[in-house]
Amino acid sequence: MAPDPAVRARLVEAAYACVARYGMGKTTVEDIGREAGVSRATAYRYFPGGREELLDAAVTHGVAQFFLRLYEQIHDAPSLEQVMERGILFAHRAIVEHEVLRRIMETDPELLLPQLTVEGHQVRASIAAFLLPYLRAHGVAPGVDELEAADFLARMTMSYMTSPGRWDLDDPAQVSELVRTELLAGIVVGPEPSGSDPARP
Amino acid sequence: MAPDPAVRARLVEAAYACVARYGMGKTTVEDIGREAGVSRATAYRYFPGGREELLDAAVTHGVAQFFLRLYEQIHDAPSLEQVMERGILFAHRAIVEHEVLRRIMETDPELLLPQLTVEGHQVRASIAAFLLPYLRAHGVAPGVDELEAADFLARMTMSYMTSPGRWDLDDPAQVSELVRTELLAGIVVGPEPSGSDPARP
Amino acid sequence: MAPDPAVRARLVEAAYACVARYGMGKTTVEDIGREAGVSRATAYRYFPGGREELLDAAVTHGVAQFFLRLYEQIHDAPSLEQVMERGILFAHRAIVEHEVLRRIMETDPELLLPQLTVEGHQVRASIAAFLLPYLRAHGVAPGVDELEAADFLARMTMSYMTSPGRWDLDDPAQVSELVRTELLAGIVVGPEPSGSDPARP
Amino acid sequence: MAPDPAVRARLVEAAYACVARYGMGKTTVEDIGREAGVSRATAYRYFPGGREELLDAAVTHGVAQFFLRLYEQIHDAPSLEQVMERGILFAHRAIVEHEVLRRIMETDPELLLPQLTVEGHQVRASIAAFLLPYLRAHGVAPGVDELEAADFLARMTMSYMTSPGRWDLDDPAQVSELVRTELLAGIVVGPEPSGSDPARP
DNA sequence: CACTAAACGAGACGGTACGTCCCGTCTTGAA
DNA sequence: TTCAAGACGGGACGTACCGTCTCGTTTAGTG
Repeated sequence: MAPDPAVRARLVEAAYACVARYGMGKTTVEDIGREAGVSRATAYRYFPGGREELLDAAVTHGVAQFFLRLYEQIHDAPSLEQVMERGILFAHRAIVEHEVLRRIMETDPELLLPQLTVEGHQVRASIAAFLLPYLRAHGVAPGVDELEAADFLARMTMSYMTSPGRWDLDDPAQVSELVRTELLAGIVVGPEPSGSDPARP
Repeated sequence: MAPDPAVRARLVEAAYACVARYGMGKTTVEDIGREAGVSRATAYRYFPGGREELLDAAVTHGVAQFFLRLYEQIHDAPSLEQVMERGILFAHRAIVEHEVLRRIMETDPELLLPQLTVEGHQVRASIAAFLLPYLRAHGVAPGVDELEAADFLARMTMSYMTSPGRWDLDDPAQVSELVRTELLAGIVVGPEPSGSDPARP
Repeated sequence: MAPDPAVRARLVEAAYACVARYGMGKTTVEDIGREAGVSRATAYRYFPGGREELLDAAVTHGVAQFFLRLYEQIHDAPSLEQVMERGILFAHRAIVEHEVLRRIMETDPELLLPQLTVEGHQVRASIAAFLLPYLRAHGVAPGVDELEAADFLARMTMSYMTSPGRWDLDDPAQVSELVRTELLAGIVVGPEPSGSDPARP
Repeated sequence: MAPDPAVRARLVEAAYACVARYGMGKTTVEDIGREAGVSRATAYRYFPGGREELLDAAVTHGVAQFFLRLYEQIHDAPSLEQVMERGILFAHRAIVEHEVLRRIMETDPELLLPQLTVEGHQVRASIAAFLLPYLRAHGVAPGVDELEAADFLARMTMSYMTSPGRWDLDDPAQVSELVRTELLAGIVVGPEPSGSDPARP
């Protein structure tokens, strides 16, 4: 009868679900317990930090899920452009569709954003690190530092993800143009190196 | 005898101060009332929405103050570079120094960031609009759209404000270099004054 | 503008009306003021003792009214029996009908009764004093002290007024019998002296 | 873990004590909780009706206590006279001495009296029922109905208890005389004293 | 296969903040 | 001036959660 990891997971997901329904500020430890099919006492046994720890875990879980699925979308992309296009498309779609993120955005963006800004350093660094190999494979314009370029791309991607400006990020054609004309222009060697990757939208 | 606007202001500032001291989640309506030299009942009279309305007002007030002071710093800058340098220097200094913003950043970034991200559209638009005349006066590189350039500068500025990366934003020299090499490069006609720097992506 | 006695009266009657509507515990000084067409401040000017004084005055007023009307009913009764019959009939009817008394009885008998018990001494004494001349005119049985007899009648009348026991006090015939068989029996000389009643105060 | 009856009892007694000290209107749920060594929240858990239910319970408790002790005083009295004398003596002493009743009488007789008047029907009936066997054993005067006589005695007893008139109810001799000359006279067969009284319950 | 030790549910409890309501005082503007 | 209008401090109300705690009751693993 050791503490059951499955219970912990159920609690985190329950917290996540409750936040989706009621919003952060109105979610009760009782609610979460009920949702997880577990008594309030047990919730405190698994999360001694109480409500706060529970909610933090829920948000972290949500963000992790998001990046996991993002990774699935882009990990096998054949080119830098593909990586960025797919990534932006997915991220935008996810934010727009995913009820939970929407709910958090509406009721208390407070809790979601920090994950993307305060801890944004790490996120940005990760994105940059992920892009770097693609950037190298693609080749950068002369006089452009690869590390700086990766950092730049990460910054711009994150910026457009949360505020698209005049672009319609639901339209793959527009995303493609955004990537080529605003993000990669001036960074990579040409509109396309030449070789490889013959077919692209 | 009519509801006194000064009392309302005192309450907002008191809320602001309490958030600075105790953090958002631990600030009580009682605390705020005491700080404002006003009874709890009166706090509810001025803010029927209660705690929530009070804290919202406090954060909004704080952000407004921030932008007001930012404006004072840069409104008389003679050049685009100056505008951006002063702006970044001030913003970074403000975030680092200003106890309130720090406290909010630490305890619940949740409430501050939305103002900069969710409502970031407006903020970014404002920054871009503010920069536009300077950009026009300065002259953009051939083939560069002024509006897009302004938007780009706004995005990058906001990005560096919250995560400086490898730059030390306390050092005016580094900020100056950041502005010239990473933000304005490729946007404006010259490195500034003199000619030079004819070709850049 | 001297304090207007009419305003005081309006306030008392308003308080009385409010108690009738809302019950003692739920009547607000605001309610009373509104009912009297007077501001709450004015209510405090006329009744410095505030709510409590106001409510006391209302109850006292109500009780006074009751006795006034009771007096009207019986002051010209030709005989002792008539006095008691009319009195009991009226009192019972008043208690049953009068919405105010009912309301007080239901919601907080608390405030009405003291007037009849704690201050019951005076009330009882008054009733006894009122009955005495009739008793004398009628003539008491030998060995019966007139004062004691009046006191006894007062006690019994008050007792039956609040709890009729097996008698139906709506029925004049039953009241008449009650008076003769239970109250006057053993006190007065005969079932009725015979002669009339030439002069009585 | 189940709601503890002892806690409920403590709360009732605490309420009783507070009413004794502060008076009905000034007794706070907080006061009662403190007195009972229990939090305000728990007071509401045991008395969902809140303050009102709590105070009602206190008064009822007080009245019940009173009648319990009264019963102890008279249950083994050997004769009707004894029953009435002891009862009146005790009741009068209790009202005069017992701080709680006094306090209630002074500050808000409102709450005590109803128990004796509005619910006075039951009380009177109980007293009458209690007296009946004694009356039968003693024997009533010819032409006197036992039930009516018991009712009469109950009424008069209650009347004298709250307003003694010219009698000093602290003096056993006077009480004895009151009982014999005013209450029992005309009801029972003999003045009592001499022999007789062969069978008594 | 029973026994024991844990994890669990149920929920009582103290505490704290909430938002509401009303009291009694005081100030102010208009008749 | 005298009043209405109403802001204000104060304080109690009843409600809702929180985090802690004790209870039985399962439910496993182990001797």
